[in-house]
Amino acid sequence: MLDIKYLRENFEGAEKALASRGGKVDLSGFQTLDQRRRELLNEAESLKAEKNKVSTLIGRTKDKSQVQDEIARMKDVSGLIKGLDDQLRVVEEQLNELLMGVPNIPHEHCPVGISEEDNVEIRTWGEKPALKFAAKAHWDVGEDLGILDFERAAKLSGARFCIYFGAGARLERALINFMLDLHTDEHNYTETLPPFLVNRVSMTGTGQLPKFESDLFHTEDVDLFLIPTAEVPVTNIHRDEILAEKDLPLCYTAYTPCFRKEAGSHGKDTRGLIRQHQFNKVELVKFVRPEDSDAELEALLGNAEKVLQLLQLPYRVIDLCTGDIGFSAARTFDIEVWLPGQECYREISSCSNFRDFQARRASIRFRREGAKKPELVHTLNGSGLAVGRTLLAILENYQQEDGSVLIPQVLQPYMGGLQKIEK
RNA sequence: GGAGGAGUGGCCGAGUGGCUUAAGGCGGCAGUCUUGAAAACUGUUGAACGAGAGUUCCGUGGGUUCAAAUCCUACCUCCUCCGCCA
Repeated sequence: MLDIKYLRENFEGAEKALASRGGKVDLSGFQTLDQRRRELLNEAESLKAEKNKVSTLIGRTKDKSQVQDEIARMKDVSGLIKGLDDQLRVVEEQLNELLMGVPNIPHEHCPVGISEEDNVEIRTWGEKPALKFAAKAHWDVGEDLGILDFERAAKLSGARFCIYFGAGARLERALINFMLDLHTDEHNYTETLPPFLVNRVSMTGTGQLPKFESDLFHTEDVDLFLIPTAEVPVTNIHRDEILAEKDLPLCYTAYTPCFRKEAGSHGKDTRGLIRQHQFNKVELVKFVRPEDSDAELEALLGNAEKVLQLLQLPYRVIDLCTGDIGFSAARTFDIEVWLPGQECYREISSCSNFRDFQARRASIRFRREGAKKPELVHTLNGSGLAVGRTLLAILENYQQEDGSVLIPQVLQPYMGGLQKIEK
């Protein structure tokens, strides 16, 4: 959510900045609603002040017959207050609805553009493997080895699911452990294991609701949602809290499965592990002081890149343009891994700075040393990494002509010493 | 699922309709005393909106009343016991 004071004072500037996202953001009505709200609030509050004053007087008067006129008058005043409060509630609801649907203002360094065509490649890392044979896509590699089974998964759950077998299942587990160990031991993140089902308030706090409900799986008899990313439960850990400055930055990592309906992506990435309704991810989440968030985003991005470097998987880093960043983000870097089977780069991590956008929705604040007033923190998160996509990148990059797949060296201890997956 | 009990400031806890502006304690902060510290004593110590006056917040939403932390009501959460269960 944007700062209502900022909107009030920089209305044109905000409109212009939001227009750089491309889509239409409708702010009309804000000024009228905001003005109306303040009028109603003023009127109601001065009546309440009078009511409190007179009521105290009535309370102090022993002989109530002396204050019958006041009691009668306060009855009317109470009625007026009730009417004003009702109107105020309606106006505030409309204003809130409007504000909850407005995306974040892009960071001033975010490249301006309207689509992914305008994203900026910042760097590439690693050598694309020089295969002396026609690279297979991971779904062929995996099915031929008997470690991935999409057909039977469809029998259980429909399209966009997968069953892992044997060394495939273990490789997924190895990757999760490897990533968690790296981020906790080397990068100083605290491991958390949060709930995979969360309530409506949590989903609203990070920005998935109210706008994107159709992307989420929802439970039928209680009002809970399956998390689409660990960002939601982990960021909400500190919802409605005031943190101490000395505790910042707070850095958490979490493994969770993620559940997405993928509505609107019919026909896209229908084969393989790229786009599943359920996938595993190790997430990185930070709560930081506002002045640190730019540097913390770079650091978080570096932590995610480290995973690919240790796995020796070639990748590039993309600076997303204003038209391509997500609803809640002010700045986003994507990491895209090279997939020889498909001869393209595919997103494997998305690292974002949300500034105070989520913190305001979720009321996550901190108090500076010696300061009286609390301030909003900045929140950041990024995948470190998407596990299924990492597994498929290994299958494609480490495939051999005979159909086997080598295990990256850093993963071998997690695979019981296994060096190669073969039939 | 059944039966009870409970939700008050950072924490504990008093408060059953009106000088409650939420007592008291703990913790935190500052000061006095001290070579320094501890102890003791004194003071101070929640959040939101508002330029300010002020208003709101005692789990949440409704309601009763001139007046609600206090009464009514629905819901949420936690605890205890029973049942079921990995």
